Amino acid sequence: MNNKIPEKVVGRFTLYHSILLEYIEEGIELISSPQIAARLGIDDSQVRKDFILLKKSGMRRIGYSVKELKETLEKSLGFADKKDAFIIGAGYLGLALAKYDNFMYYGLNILALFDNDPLKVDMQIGDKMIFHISKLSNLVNRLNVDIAILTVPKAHAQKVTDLLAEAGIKYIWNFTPAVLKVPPEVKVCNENIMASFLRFAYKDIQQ
Amino acid sequence: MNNKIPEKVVGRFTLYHSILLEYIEEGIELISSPQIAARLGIDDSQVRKDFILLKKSGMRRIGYSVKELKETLEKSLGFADKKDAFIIGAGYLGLALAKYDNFMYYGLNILALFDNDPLKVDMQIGDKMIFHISKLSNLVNRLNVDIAILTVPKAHAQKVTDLLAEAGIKYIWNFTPAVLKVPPEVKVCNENIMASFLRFAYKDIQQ
DNA sequence: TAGATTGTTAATCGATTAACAATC
DNA sequence: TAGATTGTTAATCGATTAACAATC
Repeated sequence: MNNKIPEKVVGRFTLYHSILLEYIEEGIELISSPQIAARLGIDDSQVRKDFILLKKSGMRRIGYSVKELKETLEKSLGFADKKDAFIIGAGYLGLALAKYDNFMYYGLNILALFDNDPLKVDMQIGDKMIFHISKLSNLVNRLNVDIAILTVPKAHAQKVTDLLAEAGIKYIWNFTPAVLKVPPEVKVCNENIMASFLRFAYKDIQQ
Repeated sequence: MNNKIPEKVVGRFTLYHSILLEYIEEGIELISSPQIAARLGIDDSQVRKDFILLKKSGMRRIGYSVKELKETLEKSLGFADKKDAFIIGAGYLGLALAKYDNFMYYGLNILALFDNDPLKVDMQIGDKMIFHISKLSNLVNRLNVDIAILTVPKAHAQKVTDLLAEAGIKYIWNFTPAVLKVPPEVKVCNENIMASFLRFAYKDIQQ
């Protein structure tokens, strides 16, 4: 949509958005860059610099309209464009993601889950079916899905990834700790939970 | 332990570690920086530069000993130092994290879960009890725990955070999409899942 | 007006990449 | 030896912070 916003800025955009939702709940109509910055512990000029990318002006001496800023952020982050996805693996993590309301709000539409456990197959999670993994290839094609969210045990991660690539999945959001091998046309995004913890532990948690 | 390793490098360290585990499984004893770099799609001089921080030498013309490199990484990442933590919120995500084997391996020891749902209280997840949230303050003090992993619904996040801070928790690993307000002595690390997706979507997923 | 805030440029800082001598 | 790889420095690139004129 817009011409390239750096990843780091996209990350901050979601935090700004979350703060704006709070302000709306509290009925506050104006917000300033120092207010946002203080809330996040960052520099206020960074907030304003990020906003340049939104091409949306504030009001000098006043700040920004909470409502307009929120809508501009949503447009920029592409909330409008729905993206369909499958969840692969119906363990606790898969189920947690299947029930995560926020996804729909942010434009990510989970159509179904897949698992190889006969006890789970054909169950329903909210309005989402759990299919046997053997049905994947068929459904990827029929429903034209190209995003998979991978939550299987680490030991099966590569095997299942090969299946996904073969079925025609183009984007894998990887919640397993495995470093996946994929053909060049497939993109992987690693949600490395352990790495996040270690970063946290390393930065903040002294003995 | 070591004198400050940048967050980004810690993140890469975990990826290097994961690759080394694979090499060990396959019985390969040597690995070179170009091999690691190719696997991760990064620059090989970056790999070597990161290794400078480990103060562990490789062998020119040969590469690095997989086994030694793995052990050095583990020492540097502080695997040895066990850290106790509570999970707050026994929904699917809380349960997923409670059963996440990797935590223990990386030195994070989950002692128990907390919830306010009477149906969940007193249940057991593996070897971990679910306590009523009212017992939190008591147990934080008795067991000397200062890390909480927050997986409650967004609507309750701030309220529960206030409880945690009051009980004496010093580190909150926040899996909710809320931007938490905490007193200055409490550190928060945000696991912003939606932000990760949007970064992914923004970078890679074109319409 | 006086004062607070924006918008933006310049300065600083840190991270990545390129290059290459040392070397086994 | 010849060739591949390390270790490290220098060059580049990008992100953050400082500073301040414009302005409502």
